Amino acid sequence: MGARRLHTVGEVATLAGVTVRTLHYYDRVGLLVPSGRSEGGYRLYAYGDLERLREIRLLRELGFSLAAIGRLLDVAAHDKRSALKAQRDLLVERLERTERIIRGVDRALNATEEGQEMDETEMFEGLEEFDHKRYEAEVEQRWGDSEAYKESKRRTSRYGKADWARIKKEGDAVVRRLAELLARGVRADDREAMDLAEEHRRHIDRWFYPCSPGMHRQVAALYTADTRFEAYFEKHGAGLAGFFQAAIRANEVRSTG
Amino acid sequence: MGARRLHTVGEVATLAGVTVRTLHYYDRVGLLVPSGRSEGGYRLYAYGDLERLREIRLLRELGFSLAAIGRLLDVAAHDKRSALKAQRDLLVERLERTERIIRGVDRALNATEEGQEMDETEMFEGLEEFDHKRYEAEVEQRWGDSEAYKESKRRTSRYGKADWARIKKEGDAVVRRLAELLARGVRADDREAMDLAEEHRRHIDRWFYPCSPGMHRQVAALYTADTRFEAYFEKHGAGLAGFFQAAIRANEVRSTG
DNA sequence: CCTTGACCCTGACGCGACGTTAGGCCCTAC
DNA sequence: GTAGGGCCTAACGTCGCGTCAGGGTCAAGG
Repeated sequence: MGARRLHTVGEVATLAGVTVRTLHYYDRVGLLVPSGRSEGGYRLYAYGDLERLREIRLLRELGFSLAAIGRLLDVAAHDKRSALKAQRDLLVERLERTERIIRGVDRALNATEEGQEMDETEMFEGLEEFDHKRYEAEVEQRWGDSEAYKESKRRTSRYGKADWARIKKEGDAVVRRLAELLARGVRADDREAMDLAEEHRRHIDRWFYPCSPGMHRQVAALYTADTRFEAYFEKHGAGLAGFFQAAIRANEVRSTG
Repeated sequence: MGARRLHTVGEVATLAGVTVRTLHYYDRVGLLVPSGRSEGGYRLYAYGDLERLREIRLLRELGFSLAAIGRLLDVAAHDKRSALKAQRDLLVERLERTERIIRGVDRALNATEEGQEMDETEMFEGLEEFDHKRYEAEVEQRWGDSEAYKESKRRTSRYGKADWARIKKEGDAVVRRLAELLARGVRADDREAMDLAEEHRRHIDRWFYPCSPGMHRQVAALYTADTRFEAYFEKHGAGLAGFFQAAIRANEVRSTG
């Protein structure tokens, strides 16, 4: 595979319908780094790079930020097929969304026809409830592991307010104790740190979805790549996000041998 | 109409699903100026403002720039119904576009299923050919006067390369002579300037679509509001765009009495 | 072998459409 | 009358590029 010709930026740009500058930018931010360089420093794109670019453009068209796209493609890197399927699902969602908006416009047309005014709350239907941040987060979860996502939904839907408070307290406690370890200079592959990682894994496993040590690592990768989560961790101590991830990895090695 | 309650920014924001900051911004750039202010300086939005906001959000969702939206809504201000219809058309176009992309993803899925690689040129189908600038311009024309647009399409489709060269030369000559007038300090309502404007109008009328002096003014307004056209004019002389517009207006007054 | 012209490189600044403080006024409710 | 929630303007930050500026690369032709 990939035995085809390599392409220069300009060629890729015209192929994909983007500008050269865009490809430069994707390179700089690490979203699409060409798999080779010529002797003179020219970027050289292989077939796989083109595939990745197509997915990037598709997700951009759907409104995702470049950061989100990077995370999505990383998580789904091992399985092209399910990535494509997920993209298909998103496109179908957009199809339905567009249809809803059209129906809204039709209602508006009817209203003006009859000389009436539309209800103000009804006016923005279809347009209104699109919280992009929430949507990105949800998609990332689903993308990461759709089974885990569904299971999580099933369980959490049954929790009450008191449950949530308890769960949150439990989770926060782990983070706090982890911060203490970091402050004391304990290493991430120390038993204390690994124990805490294990405790966190069980926390997820118990309250949200079945979570093996391997799955735990994947989830952690997703979290620490997310700036929102990173901010949360960093507030409890500088470098805590990375420390946490390392502890989880060490715990995985320990438990799987 | 509009006898309902007036709304503050926050209310409008939650109704429409945008942030307060967005409304502030739309106000500052003149895209959506609330129709009233309270004694204390609070923005107050009436029902008509909400309608306009809905159209803005819809066109934004379709990818138009705020500048383009402003022009579109101004041009279509007199006729709500045809504006809504045009929006509907755009939404249907997007529906079709999304369907095309889905078919592309399906082809990619088939290819991976059979372990084949897709053709590189085929890979970006549906995604590729979306020149946003061209699209905006075209939509603006269509929006401004769909009859003129269709007529223009009909005629220009029959022109050959030689025709185009001649037409362009003719158009450029007018601009050049106009620049000379401006350099000589001639006023825009001077006969020389008005004659040139009239010549330009006939140029359009002959080669593109029937163009009355009133239509000519509208078109000129559209052009000079467009930064690309403005850049073109300014290259031939500072202030030429405005001078041109003024000359056209003067010519209209002269010919309609 | 040298030149020419198309293409590529790395900065660096600019811009549209907001997000995000910062500091202060308004206004309703208790 | 004061507390707190909402509003104001001003100003800087961010993302995803567009657009030069200054200079190296590369294939073709003389």
